[in-house]
Amino acid sequence: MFDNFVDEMKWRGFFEQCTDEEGLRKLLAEEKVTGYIGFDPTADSLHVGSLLPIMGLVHLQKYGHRPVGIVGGATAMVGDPSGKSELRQMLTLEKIEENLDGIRQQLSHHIDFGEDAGLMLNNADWLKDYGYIEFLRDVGRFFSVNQMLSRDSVKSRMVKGLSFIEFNYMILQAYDFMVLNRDHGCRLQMGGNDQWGNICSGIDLCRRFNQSRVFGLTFPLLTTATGAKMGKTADGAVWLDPARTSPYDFYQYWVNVDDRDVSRFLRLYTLLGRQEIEELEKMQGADIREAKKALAREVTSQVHGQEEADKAVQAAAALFSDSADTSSVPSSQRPAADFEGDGLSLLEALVDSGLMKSKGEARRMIRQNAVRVEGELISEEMFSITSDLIADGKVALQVGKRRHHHIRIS
RNA sequence: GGGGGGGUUCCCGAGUGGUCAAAGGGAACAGACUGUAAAUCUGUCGGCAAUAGCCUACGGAGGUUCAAAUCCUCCCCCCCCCA
Repeated sequence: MFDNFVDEMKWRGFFEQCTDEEGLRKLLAEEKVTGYIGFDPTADSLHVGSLLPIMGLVHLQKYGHRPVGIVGGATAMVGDPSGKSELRQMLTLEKIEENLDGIRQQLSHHIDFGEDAGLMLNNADWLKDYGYIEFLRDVGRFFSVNQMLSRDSVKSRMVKGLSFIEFNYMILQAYDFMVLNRDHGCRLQMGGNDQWGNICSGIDLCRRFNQSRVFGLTFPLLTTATGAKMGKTADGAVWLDPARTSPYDFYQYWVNVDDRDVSRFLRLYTLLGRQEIEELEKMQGADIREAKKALAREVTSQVHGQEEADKAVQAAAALFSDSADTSSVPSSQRPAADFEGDGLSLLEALVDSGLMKSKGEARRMIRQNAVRVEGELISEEMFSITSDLIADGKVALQVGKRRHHHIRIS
């Protein structure tokens, strides 16, 4: 398959820009390289957007190098202007601490942080108590405002406005790189292409501070074939935390990707080998669904584990194929008594199953012929689910083609 | 500090006293068509209520008015120019 990191990254489509490809190749061939990526603790979970950098670290580790995940406990208090159009909300210290824990845990699903294998660090450790004056004297003197102003990340914000605190972000990130280089021998920083400017600043700082030659590699900023941001659905982001996005929904997200995205995503988000992926890429027409299933199964398994992935596959088979095993379909419990007499209002059932956000929405959906109970199209808004509809100890609700929920009778 | 321009529903953006739950676009959801895909066409798109209607919403707090997103006062935030 591949015998080095760079070739594989290129083939997989991770390679957007590199500060010195030849130099990096040489370095990676000669020694165990420590490379890092920063993650912002803006929430207590990462989402699909962060999966790309995570995979970057995974591949790095696969080739025997040492990945470092940095959570930006300190920088989160500042807010990165790169690629954002507006001032980011600032977070409280406690919130950031909370978020850090969540992210740390998630990263450890993918990366081995044991012994000398990998590292997980919080930049608050070296930034939080740094005094303003000292920092200016030690670090600030290496930065040229002229150069900072010429960075795209700053330029693009000149119209909307950029606060001074955000303007400092690149200095802090550069400083992170310098510290990692000095204290942990880190020679490589990776990140989304919007980080290019920040990474370059860090490289400069490492040279000036540590007389050390370091490298930067950026990944493409992904959008889906329809131009949407990666990992967005009706309900917002697709999270890695199963409490926020269930493994079932997570699996569904990948099964439903656009045909045109399948190949790219297989390469970027799965660890499947080249041969296997190239086989899947040959699929045409409706068969592409098989490739999507492979994609969904792989990614779900990486993020939520084999067992959850199997359940998601099983649920999908029950709902969309012929399998009779419905045990893994998303469901909730209801006592049998709810269905006696007049039965349970369908509107209510739709709302508290989570299929609909409000009764008004539920009404509209019924009017639009989108709702089915046990496979039967319902056109009566005031429909009640009565006990005679219970089959196999459950009632199957369906909205549209792909949203399903079973009410189990307890 | 002075002058000017702004803050509208998920996003962009119209709206300057009633006809505004608010044009238009995007996103999203649903229907038809399909392959749990795309494209296309159609519909929906604040909450509660069977209808009537009621409530919440146009940066915040007050006020004028029968009636305010629209007028007045104070406050907060953003952008631009000058100092």
